[in-house]
Amino acid sequence: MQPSNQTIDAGLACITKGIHTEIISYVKDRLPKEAHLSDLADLFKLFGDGTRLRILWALSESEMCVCDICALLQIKQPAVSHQLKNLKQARIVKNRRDGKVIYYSLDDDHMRKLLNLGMAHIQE
Amino acid sequence: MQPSNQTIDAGLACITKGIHTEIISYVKDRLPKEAHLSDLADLFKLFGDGTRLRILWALSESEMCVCDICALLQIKQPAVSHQLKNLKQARIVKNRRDGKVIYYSLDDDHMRKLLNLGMAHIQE
DNA sequence: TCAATATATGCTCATATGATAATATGTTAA
DNA sequence: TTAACATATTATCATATGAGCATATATTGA
Repeated sequence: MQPSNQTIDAGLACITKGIHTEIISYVKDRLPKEAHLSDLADLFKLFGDGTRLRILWALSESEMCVCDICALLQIKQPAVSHQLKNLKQARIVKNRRDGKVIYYSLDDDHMRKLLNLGMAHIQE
Repeated sequence: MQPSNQTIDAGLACITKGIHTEIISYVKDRLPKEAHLSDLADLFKLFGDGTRLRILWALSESEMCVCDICALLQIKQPAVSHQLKNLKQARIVKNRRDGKVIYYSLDDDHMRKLLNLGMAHIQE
């Protein structure tokens, strides 16, 4: 098995010459599984949109119905429903129905921590 | 000043009728400033891409040069440089030059915490 | 100065994604 | 059952974004 077949051909001699091979193998051993990294990226992606982030922050303060969110954040109803659907699929929010009204809330306390940790960085 | 002028016209009577006005004003008082929410979304967005997340995780384990990252993650060099530029603009990574080689590392320990907190959620 | 090397950048293309409008679904009360 | 209402869904469109190619820049050593 040729080592050169395992690397991307980017025309980089530092790879061919095997510079920093110890570092590379060190880090490789510590990288999470591919599937986990992929799931984590998907999670962060959901936090990475202004509309969803506002909704999430709002829900982290209180359970709310869809039209509460519309009124609070000045976002049209279909847009809110859309994003709530995304968040629910990822199990970040949950909902309950009470008559015609559907109430949403955070499904996981981890989310609150993530929001706060991120904000701590922003505000420093 | 008419309250009805301050809300989006989404044809939702629950807004017009003023249902949950206390909740809305409660949450409104606790929402971070618009600019902070926007910055936070931008931060999470950077974590929300597989390529960048892998790079970030790798750098959280060790300082590495560009071609180390290419070799480790099997990503072409321009793609790596592109993402490193994004991450550097956001001050998430920093770099130092040593001759022809440029070494990147995390610029902020908060990032390590965010990565770990997110992964803790994924792996549960 | 010139060649080799490591990294950065500009451009283009394909894809992903969010907003909107229109409409559908489901629930309640008359 | 019908009207009113709260929410969901579908389709469409505009925009954002990441990858890759080609090329530019910067550094070192001959």
